[in-house]
Amino acid sequence: MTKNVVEDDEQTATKSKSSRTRERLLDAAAEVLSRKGFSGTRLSDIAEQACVQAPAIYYYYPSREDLIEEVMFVGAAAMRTHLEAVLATLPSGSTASERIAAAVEAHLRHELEISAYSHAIIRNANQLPEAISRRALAEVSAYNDIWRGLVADLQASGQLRPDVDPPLARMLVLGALNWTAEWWNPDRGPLEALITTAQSMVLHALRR
Amino acid sequence: MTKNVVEDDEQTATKSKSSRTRERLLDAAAEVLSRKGFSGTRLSDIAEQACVQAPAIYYYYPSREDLIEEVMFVGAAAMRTHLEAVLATLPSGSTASERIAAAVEAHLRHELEISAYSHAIIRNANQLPEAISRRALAEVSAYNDIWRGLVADLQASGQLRPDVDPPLARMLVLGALNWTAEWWNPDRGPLEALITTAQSMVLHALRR
DNA sequence: CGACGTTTTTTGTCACGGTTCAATAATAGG
DNA sequence: CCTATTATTGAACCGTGACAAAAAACGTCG
Repeated sequence: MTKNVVEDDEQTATKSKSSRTRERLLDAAAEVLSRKGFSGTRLSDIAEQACVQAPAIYYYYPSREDLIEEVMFVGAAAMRTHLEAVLATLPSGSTASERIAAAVEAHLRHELEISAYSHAIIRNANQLPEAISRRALAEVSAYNDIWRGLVADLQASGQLRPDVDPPLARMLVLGALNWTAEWWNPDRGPLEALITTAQSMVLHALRR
Repeated sequence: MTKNVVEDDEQTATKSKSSRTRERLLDAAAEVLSRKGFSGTRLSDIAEQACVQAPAIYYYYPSREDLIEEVMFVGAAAMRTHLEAVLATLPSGSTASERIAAAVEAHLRHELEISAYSHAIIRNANQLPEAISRRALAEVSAYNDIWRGLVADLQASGQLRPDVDPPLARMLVLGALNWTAEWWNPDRGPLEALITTAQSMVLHALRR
């Protein structure tokens, strides 16, 4: 086990070699998980992706399930904190519409640029054993809460069209965004074009 | 093997027992596939769901992969023919908007009422070995073509908002619809409410 | 250089799941 | 009923993949 001192205290400027390997394994697991799904993710695939032998993984993680659980949690948490960070940078006088547009961009950028983790979560969150997805689902739930607030703000400002049910609308919008992981790739043009179109469609779908 | 005579010719009024078992297995496979994903789908689960022992499956299908391939193809084809059938019932003078609204309803009803097959396709289409998904993907592609036509009609009628790119818009809409399989259930209220909201949002997202 | 802590590989065990096959049960046709 | 065909099962085979244990390699510091 790596000395805890190094973990918590002043790490040697950059990360220790050990924790870099740990991270490489996590990245590799996310990558495989996003392509093959939970049951299709084999330790040997992860090992190959990370350029180690399979049993080496056990030096860093107690089991396959622990590793995958960590991927799910880290990925979900990153998604939430990224959205929070982006919203926090908006000027305080921002309108509900502006905040929603920013959230759309944040979601798409994070999903399509850091795609392995997001993709892994999106594809697997609902078909994992409860024990593995519990912590991740809590993050996803918090993520949803943020969006719930955004839609509520739009409604409070009187701009939400009256025939859209807020919870349904929120899930439909998030669905459109989540699903981009299944089909979008850089060959379809610049990410910015997708972001612009998505923002426009979302706002027109929600507003009067 | 069942006599081919029975297969192709006048079946004994209702289906033969053999083909009913075959169908029960297909349904069971769709159900398991939709919950567990490709690699997580075990023959023993399918067998249990269909109330037979695992080896019985081999009397009807040559291998696990053949069975799953059939689920994918049948499900995808059903989705496409259902949409075509619904569109065919519309009066000939229907507007592009009316046709799109009908397509949204058709998609959601089929996905959420015949959910096992649709869910299986939606979740697995993009993470299956090419050999297994080839025929299904051809159907999915045909399904996309129909939608491409619907959006093109809207554009031709001059009603498509100029800042939405048709291919991106189509995929965003289909994403919102596909994703409902991940979250919607009857506890969230009547399906009709979802359909109405989705139709309204889609049309407002696309039209001037 | 050499001893020690860290990291990685080698080797092996074990359970699980797809598949086969021979044997048996159900069923229909004469 | 009896027999031929259809349908299903139980037992066994076999490859694979998670995991354990121990040995080897690596690096570092005295």
